[in-house]
Amino acid sequence: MINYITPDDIRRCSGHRVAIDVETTGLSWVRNYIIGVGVWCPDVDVYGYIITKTKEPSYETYKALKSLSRDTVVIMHNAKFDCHMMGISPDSWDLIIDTTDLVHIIDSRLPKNAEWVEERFLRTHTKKDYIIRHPYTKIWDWPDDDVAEYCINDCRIEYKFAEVLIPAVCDLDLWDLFLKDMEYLKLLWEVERKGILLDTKFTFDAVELQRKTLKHLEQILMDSVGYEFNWRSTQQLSKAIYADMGIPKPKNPFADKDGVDRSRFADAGKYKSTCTSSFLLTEKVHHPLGELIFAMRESDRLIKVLEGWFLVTDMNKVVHTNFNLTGTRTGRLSSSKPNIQNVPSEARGRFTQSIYTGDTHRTAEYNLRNAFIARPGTVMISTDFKQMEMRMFGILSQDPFMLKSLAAGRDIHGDIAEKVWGTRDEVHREWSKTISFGLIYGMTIGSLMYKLNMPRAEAARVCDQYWKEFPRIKPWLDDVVQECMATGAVHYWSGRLWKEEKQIDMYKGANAQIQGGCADLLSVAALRVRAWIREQNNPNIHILNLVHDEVIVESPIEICLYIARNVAKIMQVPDLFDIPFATDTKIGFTYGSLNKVPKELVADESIIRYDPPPIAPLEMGKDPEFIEIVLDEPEEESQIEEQVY
DNA sequence: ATGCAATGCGCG
DNA sequence: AAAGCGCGCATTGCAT
Repeated sequence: MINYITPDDIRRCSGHRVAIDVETTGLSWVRNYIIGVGVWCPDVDVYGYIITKTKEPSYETYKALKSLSRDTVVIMHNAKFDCHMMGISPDSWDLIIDTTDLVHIIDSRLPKNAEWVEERFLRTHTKKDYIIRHPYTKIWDWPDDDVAEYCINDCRIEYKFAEVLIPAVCDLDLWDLFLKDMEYLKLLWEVERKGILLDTKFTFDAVELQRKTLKHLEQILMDSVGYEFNWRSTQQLSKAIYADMGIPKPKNPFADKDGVDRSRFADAGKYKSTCTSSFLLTEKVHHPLGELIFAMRESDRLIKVLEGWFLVTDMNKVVHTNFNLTGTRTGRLSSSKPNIQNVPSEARGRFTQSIYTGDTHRTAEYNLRNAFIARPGTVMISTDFKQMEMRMFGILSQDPFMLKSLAAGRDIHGDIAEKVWGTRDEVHREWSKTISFGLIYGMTIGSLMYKLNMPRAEAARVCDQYWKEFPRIKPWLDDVVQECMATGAVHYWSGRLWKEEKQIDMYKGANAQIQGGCADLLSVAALRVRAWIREQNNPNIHILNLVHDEVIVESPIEICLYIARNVAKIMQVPDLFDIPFATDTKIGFTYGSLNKVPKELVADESIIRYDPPPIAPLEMGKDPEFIEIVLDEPEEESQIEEQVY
């Protein structure tokens, strides 16, 4: 169907259920722009497309979309992106339906691209048919009529996705969870839109420094080896630092001290690796160039990360990440372009495969978090949950000792060590940490002995002591697998399902319940923080970033302690679980220089004004029937500035 | 040209 | 190598 409509046709959709889809010149809402908008609205028989390549139709279309009343039910596939492209906050409407999230909630393993969803849930392949008509071309290079037809069809299938998937979500009793996700999506849109200010001078200087450093290190490596080669290639590097330097490559770096390989992979014939990871080189092989290669890879990576930020920075030197609500198996967020959740911190050299060594630091120029700065007149407040996953572990397993220790705000790992082994010295505390996290991750005895660096029998004994002192832990872990076997899924506190049919992977259910439960908790905490921030009526307070157990807020300097106290209090969500989720607060002018605020200063009740949040995201029940969605009365106007594309 | 797996490593 | 969970990104090397 090729049907060109006018902005007035869009206005007719106001107050109805309408699927909207935008066509753009690319996937970056910072750099690209809209070339057209399609709508599908059976309620008022509007099905069509508007070309918005030129200025006037673009602005008129924007105004029409913006005028859609709050009670319009807007259906989109990946709504956050379309809203960015339109320059319209998803919070302009009480209810938006993101069909990718419907898919994700039904089963987090499923792909979300519209082609696949159409094939799987509508049993048609119209979108694919349009695409294969134009091999090797981008949509923005297609003839206008073809784009129009394609876009209108996208709107049509998205509308159908909603019709099919909403009842499915309701059947699973997950409609309230979906509504929470849609509120979260609105929050994420605001966080992305606001972005984080980049210190371009720091970034530029840091690149220069790292380039010089890398050049220097490259020279050392070439001198050591005696010839030039591509050190980024693990194959070439392995040959250079083992064969050509006369250093024997380990047959199996993980063999026991007597040289006997007792691992379950001993006979698998898999020792073909290049053995060039930094961990292996320094911790196992003790290769003389281990530290050098680690430093080279670090500098090389830092350069790429810093350069990447320049590429995604807008004209105001602000970096806008993309939070993906449907990117993970467990329900966590992921972040990309740029990934703001894995920015190298001050702490350095912690090999993921070995026990944390802990005491090394990056100097300021290497601490890339220093590149992100609070806007003039403001500071960053970071509020993170203390031992968040341990807390969730304790709550889910209902272990009385753990709950008591956590509720009292004590050092849980020390407490566990003392209970199990009668001493809380560093060695036993490390054991305790290793085992506790290992359990959360579903570790086996085999890897525990490797982690604790002790023989199997001793590792088994240490583990048994742990089981004995915490009699509920093992049964809880077993119950999770049991539930998964019986129902094909485990349930989080939030209601979210983690599906798994493969028996071999069911041990991961316990971790999913903990990790994903924490993710849903963070989303609720962040939503409450946002609601409270709005009440302050101060346009200079925003949520800037979310990193799994941490919410970062930008706040005017003069009121930052007041903000910090309230955020800390709210995030503890004392009404949701047996014990509150304790928080730590840090404040600073850059992401890399946050300083811990003394507990007494944050917890000073006399200055806290804490009102219960107006939004209780998981309890706002709305009619789950798609056909008869009833919405609340329009609320007050959004405070988001109008954005024009 | 483009896609994919493997390697390596940053974060929680 | 991997062995305990969850991610994203850059590069190499090979396949199409």
